[in-house]
Amino acid sequence: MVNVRQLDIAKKLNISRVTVSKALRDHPDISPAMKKKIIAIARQMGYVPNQIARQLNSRRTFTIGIVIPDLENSFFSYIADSMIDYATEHNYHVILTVSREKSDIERKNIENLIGMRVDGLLVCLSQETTDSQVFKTVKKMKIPLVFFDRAFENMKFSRVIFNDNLGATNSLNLILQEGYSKIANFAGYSNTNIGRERTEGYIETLSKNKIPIRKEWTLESGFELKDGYESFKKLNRSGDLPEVIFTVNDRVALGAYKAAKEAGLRIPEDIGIFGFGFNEITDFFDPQLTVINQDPRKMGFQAIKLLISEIEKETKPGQSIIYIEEEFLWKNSVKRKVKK
Amino acid sequence: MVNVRQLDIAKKLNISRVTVSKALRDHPDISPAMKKKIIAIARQMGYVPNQIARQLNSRRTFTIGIVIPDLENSFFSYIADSMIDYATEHNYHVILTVSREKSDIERKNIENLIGMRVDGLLVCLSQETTDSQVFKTVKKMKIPLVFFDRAFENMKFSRVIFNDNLGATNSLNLILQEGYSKIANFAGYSNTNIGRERTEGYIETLSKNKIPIRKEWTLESGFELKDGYESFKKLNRSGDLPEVIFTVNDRVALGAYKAAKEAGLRIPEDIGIFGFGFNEITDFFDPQLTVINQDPRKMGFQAIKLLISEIEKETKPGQSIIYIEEEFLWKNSVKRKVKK
DNA sequence: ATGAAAGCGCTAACAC
DNA sequence: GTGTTAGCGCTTTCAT
Repeated sequence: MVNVRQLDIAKKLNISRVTVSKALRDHPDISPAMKKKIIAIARQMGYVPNQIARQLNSRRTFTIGIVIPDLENSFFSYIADSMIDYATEHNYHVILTVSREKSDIERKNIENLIGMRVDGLLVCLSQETTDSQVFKTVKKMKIPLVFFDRAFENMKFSRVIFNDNLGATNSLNLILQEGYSKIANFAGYSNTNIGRERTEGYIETLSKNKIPIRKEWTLESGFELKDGYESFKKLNRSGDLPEVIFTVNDRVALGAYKAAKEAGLRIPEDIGIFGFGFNEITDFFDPQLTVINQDPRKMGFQAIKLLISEIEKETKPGQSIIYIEEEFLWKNSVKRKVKK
Repeated sequence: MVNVRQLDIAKKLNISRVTVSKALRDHPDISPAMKKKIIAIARQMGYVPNQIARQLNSRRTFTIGIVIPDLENSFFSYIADSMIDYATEHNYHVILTVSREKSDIERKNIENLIGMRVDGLLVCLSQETTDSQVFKTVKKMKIPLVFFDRAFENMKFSRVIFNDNLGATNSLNLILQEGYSKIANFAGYSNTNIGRERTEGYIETLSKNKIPIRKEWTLESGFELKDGYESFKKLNRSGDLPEVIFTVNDRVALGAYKAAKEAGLRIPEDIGIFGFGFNEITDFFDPQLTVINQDPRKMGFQAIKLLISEIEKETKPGQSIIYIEEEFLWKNSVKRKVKK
């Protein structure tokens, strides 16, 4: 038989379907002998419980919907991987959707996931999302949702994020302590949280240390390799290079590497480079990037842990903000002056 | 109301639930006027159709289960990404599971996915899988399944794979045409398909070109960075270096890079390196790796396309073998002698 | 054009 | 201990 049901087992044994149902779930009602018999037959007939039917009347799917901007970005794929890890361990499934940084795909994904009656949602907003309409629906339907990395801030959903301002401040202080003072900033776009907070940290730290902010040393472009590449070329053309460049992410840093090498400059001897990134990636750089390490696994793990605890009503929903700590790692792309 | 059902809409309008159901699915039975009214109310009440209930009586979930060994490996995350892309476009969902290269996790994942009544399965076998029991269950339940990259060969499931022997042969011929003859092989393990086929191509090609196979130039270790690193050190200690090294994958190549650089050797001036890999990764190498390019997106795309066509009965299930072509890309890690 | 009845596979509540 | 009844939300006949 192709699709064995409890009813089929019941018929075979001339008993009621309910007895079968109970036996298979190890319900105390049923005698051990009966259970054994039923389980044996079920195995033999190749019975596989239909979760869809179960889900329908329990109104629980044990499924979590994830919406991620892009799985080709290894930062996000590590996040997804860690979430799946945790989900599997706690007997949840994961439906993974990708928004490609488009808000309309994101909206559709979420609508579909709601239709699938997922028990909860994990969302990293696309770069272009401004409309919060779907999220209001999510709220109305009382579906637990946790934002990670990129979040709406005033919607009463929990969120798990990095404290970028702090990461920038701490790392820059360490760089300053090495005796550097000429530090440029490859800043990304200032219209995103990420670009803004990191640059604020840069400005605050330099100011506190009485180092003048030189406008021409803050280069705003984007978040991609080409942006770091172009920014470096621009900086180099000016003929007035800093000692160290602080980059908004690892792709921008790698672009700067490329341009620096093409210009015949050595890293770190002629110019230092450091910035935000993920050391499992940046350790492949040549030289390895000194990095403010953002661990995607920590983020994924915390986000899904929080979500599941909200689903299972162990945590009040929509109230938590978790900051993932960032760790500064000295590698080889900035020369250390102070011996350690 | 938290969870609006068709019944709630029906009550509000004093009509039958069936009318609502039909109207919402744009059934010709219902008058346009009625439809409009119903759709308007549904919107206003925030109705979201319950797919679980739909799935239960259609016995279709429009969900595909994927089993992948490891999402942190970017080769696999690109595959997953491309599959999700295609699925979304064709109105399927994807439940993504990760086996961590463990056959027992793999088995459990598949059992769960069967329980969820996925419409089909996409599986890349874990490295340790030998038992085909679950797959027999899949077969018995007539669930379409397509293997990708790593497959059982005699189980009558369709599969999408690379032709590694051909990739090795073609690329080595091109290298030989450049006038190289001293070529070492960093071979991975010979107990896997992948290692074996690639090495067979190496042996065949050299033999056909009357180049003696030197045992000490075939180094069998593993598939990771450290293996390439150790192999290179071993080779270098022998004092008898080849002109070019052929590597089983990009991680091994990168390990060789590292050891070569540490030994003060320049790539490609002092030693050439090339091998299997994925150019979106290997283009980050310094210098960029000359690569037998395996495009994961092509593989993911073909695999899910085939699966969906088997699900929708457009293709006879379990009969197809699709080879993904591999493209040899000259980059900068092997010096070209013949001007082009 | 609209609706009543039956059923998808399973489980909870309540008898016997 | 075992079985009967009812229902999860939806769709598919088949009447009206």
